[in-house]
Amino acid sequence: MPLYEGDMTAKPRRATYRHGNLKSEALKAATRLVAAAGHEQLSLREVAEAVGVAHRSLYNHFADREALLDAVAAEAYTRLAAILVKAETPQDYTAKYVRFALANRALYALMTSRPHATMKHNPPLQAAVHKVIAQAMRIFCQDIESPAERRRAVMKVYITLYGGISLYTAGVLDQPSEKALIAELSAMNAGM
Amino acid sequence: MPLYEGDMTAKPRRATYRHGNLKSEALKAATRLVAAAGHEQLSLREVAEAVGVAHRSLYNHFADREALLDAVAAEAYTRLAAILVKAETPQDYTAKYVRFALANRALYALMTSRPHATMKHNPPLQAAVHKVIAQAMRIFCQDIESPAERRRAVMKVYITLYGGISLYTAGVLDQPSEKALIAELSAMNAGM
DNA sequence: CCGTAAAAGTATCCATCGGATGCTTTTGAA
DNA sequence: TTCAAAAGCATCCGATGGATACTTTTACGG
Repeated sequence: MPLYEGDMTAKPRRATYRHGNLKSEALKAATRLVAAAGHEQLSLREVAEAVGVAHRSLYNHFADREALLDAVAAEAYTRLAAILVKAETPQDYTAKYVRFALANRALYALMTSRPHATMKHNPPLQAAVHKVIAQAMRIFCQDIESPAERRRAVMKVYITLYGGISLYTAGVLDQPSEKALIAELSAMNAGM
Repeated sequence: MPLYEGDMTAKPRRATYRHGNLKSEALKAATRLVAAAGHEQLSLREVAEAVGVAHRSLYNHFADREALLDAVAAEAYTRLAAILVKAETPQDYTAKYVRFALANRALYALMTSRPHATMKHNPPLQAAVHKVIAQAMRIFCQDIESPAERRRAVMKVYITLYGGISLYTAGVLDQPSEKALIAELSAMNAGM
């Protein structure tokens, strides 16, 4: 009672007691650290230190390191989906998708690194991914009826998007501009 | 002199004394372990144990863990190139490339995970990669003169190959057969 | 020949990591 | 008001990559 009385009303409702909101703050810190150094390098201990907590405390909110990374990825997918909702044309979708991936390379690498098998057991992550796919369906498959055919078309889009972004960020492509990459991938996706 | 006199003639020339050929045997063991559990899981200690040596001895032949993985990747690229030399048509190249990648998924993941920046400082690896690219040039760019245009065409091929294989092995594609994947990627590469 | 420097291998130590156990403190609700 | 569960903490563990310092073996130039 004596603690945390000050401006509690500022936040809708504090979910935790001592730290304020360890879960969401740890997520923010993890996202920042992943963006800075890549998800392979992320350690639970540096996340804990960043939010001023014992490293073992994170296990109260995340089952293990993978679960934390899954949560970071899910949040990122949700943000990407929010961007793609505003896309109008295939070119627009491609541009927004590529720009997000290149502006958040380490995060995009994390997102695409989540094993597909784990998604089936992680509803929040699966839902976030689905939101992104749904937007691709809306944009690229307007005149396709067969669900199987729609899915096939979307997958062809992702093959070029993922392949192109991967080769670009790997430095394999001879340094075209971001704009040139978008144009190239748009053209490849225009055929189908 | 008293040691290793038996059938030394069997091998061209023994490079090392005590273990026989630690470097090449460590490479073989590492390749096997990567294929079994993925390169992220590989530890120097299990490689050392597999060849019956102190883990620190590996540092006499490889600068660090990354150097060992680079060597494994280089050897795999060389094997892939040897297969691709026999390809005759774009469809044939695509089929051979995809079959190798799917038959050696963990190894292929390792090969494509080597940072492009490190290749510039690793001549053997770079040379092995170049052999693979050279075969793609031969097959896909027969009637293209401009070097820049040739490279661009090859990169478009790799965008679909890498993207398609990645999504396939990730389980994102709805379980098409290997044959169906080859057909799909061949069709996507046929346009250009 | 031979003796010495370098190559190859070993033992041991270290910091860091993910994770497990067990404990204390705070909370919220019966 | 009590009490069980949630949240946090201190501590321990095994495994890992890597560093230092040592011994053994080889090969080569006098």
